Amino acid sequence: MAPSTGTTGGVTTSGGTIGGVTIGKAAAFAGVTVKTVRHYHRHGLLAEPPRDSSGYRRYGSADLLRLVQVRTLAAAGVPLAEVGPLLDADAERFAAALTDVERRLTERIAQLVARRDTLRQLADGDRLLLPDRALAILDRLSDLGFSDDYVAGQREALVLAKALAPELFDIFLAQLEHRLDDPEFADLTKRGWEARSWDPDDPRIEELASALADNLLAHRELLATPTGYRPGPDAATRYGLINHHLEDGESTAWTRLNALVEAELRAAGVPIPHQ
Amino acid sequence: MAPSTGTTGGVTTSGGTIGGVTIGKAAAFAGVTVKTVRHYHRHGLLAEPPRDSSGYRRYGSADLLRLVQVRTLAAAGVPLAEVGPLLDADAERFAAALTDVERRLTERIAQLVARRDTLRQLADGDRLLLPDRALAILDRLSDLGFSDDYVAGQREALVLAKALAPELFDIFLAQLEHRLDDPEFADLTKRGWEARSWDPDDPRIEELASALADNLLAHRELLATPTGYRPGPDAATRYGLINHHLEDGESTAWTRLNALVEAELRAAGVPIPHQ
DNA sequence: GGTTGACCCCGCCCCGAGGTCAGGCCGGAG
DNA sequence: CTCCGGCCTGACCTCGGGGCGGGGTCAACC
Repeated sequence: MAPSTGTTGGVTTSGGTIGGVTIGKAAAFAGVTVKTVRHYHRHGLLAEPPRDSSGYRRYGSADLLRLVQVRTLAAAGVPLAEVGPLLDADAERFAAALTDVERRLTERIAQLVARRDTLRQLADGDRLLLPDRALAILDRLSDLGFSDDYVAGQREALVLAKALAPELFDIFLAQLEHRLDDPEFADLTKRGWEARSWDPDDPRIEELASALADNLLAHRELLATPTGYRPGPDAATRYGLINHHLEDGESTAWTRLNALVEAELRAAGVPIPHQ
Repeated sequence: MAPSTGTTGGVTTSGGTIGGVTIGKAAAFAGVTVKTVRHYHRHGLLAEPPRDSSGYRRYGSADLLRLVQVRTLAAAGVPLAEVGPLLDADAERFAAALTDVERRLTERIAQLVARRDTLRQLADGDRLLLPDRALAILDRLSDLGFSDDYVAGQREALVLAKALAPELFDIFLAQLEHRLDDPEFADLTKRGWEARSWDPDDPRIEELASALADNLLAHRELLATPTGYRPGPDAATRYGLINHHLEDGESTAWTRLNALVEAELRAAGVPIPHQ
């Protein structure tokens, strides 16, 4: 540094007169906070400027220029880790890196838009958790006189089913839709739900189980899994979780009823996994 | 818990037989990682399920249901801190909160799109740092035979000017555009740039400074600040940073030339801030 | 010559939504 | 017996800074 300078100030020299602005002004000029400037220093994006006799940083025009460049790239969404190399690179790599950043940004935007669309569907109620078709079934259950408790339970079971066996979910819905067209099925199911409060040894349970199994078997085609369906290794676990949902020790009679129906179906050759 | 259950499994009971799936399966069913499930536990979004004799968590259907619900909301971009209250709230607050989340998401998307647009303009060169109009001026400088060094320096000065005095930037550009129409100005400026390598005491410097000042004063209307312009408190500092950029001890002759021109303009009544 | 308020120094901890690492226990298979 | 994979916990890392606290400095005002 030539000793003859130092009278003009405003540049990066650290001559006798102070020279340069403090961090606060530099930050204000660049439109960032003081913290941010120090952050850039720590991460090597900005060289540490000279200090004055009090230890204050003094920024010259070259420092400010660099700060403005860093801020501009950062504001454009370039990760800080890439800003340094980018500014030091030649025009070619600069352009290539920018294209890359832009691509990632586009991906992120698409992701957020997808999120928002998802979210929008959720605006009134369970639309996110269940598709319209399932919601229609739940409405139909209410119309058919099923209790709110039962409908709530079915709602939960459907959510679980959708999550645990999405590939079978549509078939599952189709089964439900057809069953509900049968008044006898609806009737038996209602009695089954009432059975929750029965004594576990109530003889009506076996009777009801038989009637339910017979009804189910009468439309045996609905019980078939699609040809070519290859159950995964966890099929039994999944089935157990879905089908025995709500058996949480709430009613032994209900558990027993389920077990009896399962046994009868199994005896008739319906492939129900043992969990 | 009634002792008679325990054979069905798949539910949240912690009876003698195991009951429930391990965290790995639960996570896989819900489509998240094991870490994520534990994360949810730590933040109270998910109650800790019972543990088996080895201390492993055992998830029942109710736990899975909750996990699926949490995951669904989280995937929709709901902050985790809001997921818990949301799932426990009634339908009305649920809907209101969702609308809010969606609004924030929309804001964020708009912000990112703006970023991307900014970024795109930057694709070839300095488009981000300088507007087209400024770039045209720089191109014109090259065409007029200014050296690459000079153009690069002017580019930096323009970036600084845009950042430090955006409200005057357009006027600054207009000045430059007009000055460049004057061949004498271009010529004098080129000589000024060459003066960097002169001896600081070279008598030609004073001569050149006078010629430059005369040329500038000949179009004095270009030197005026717009009526009503109220310089901020840092005006002098800003001016110093911009105008003395590149004086970094690089050339005393250049510094002296600048100082002389400034002095002559000031003597002629042009309001140049003392920095 | 105090005192006040603004500014600067540094360093530590905090956010969100988990990821990664390290060290160790548990269960089943070879 | 050892190996592998899954599970446990806790601690530290990410990214771009924000907030806070203790202490030094500067300029102005009383």
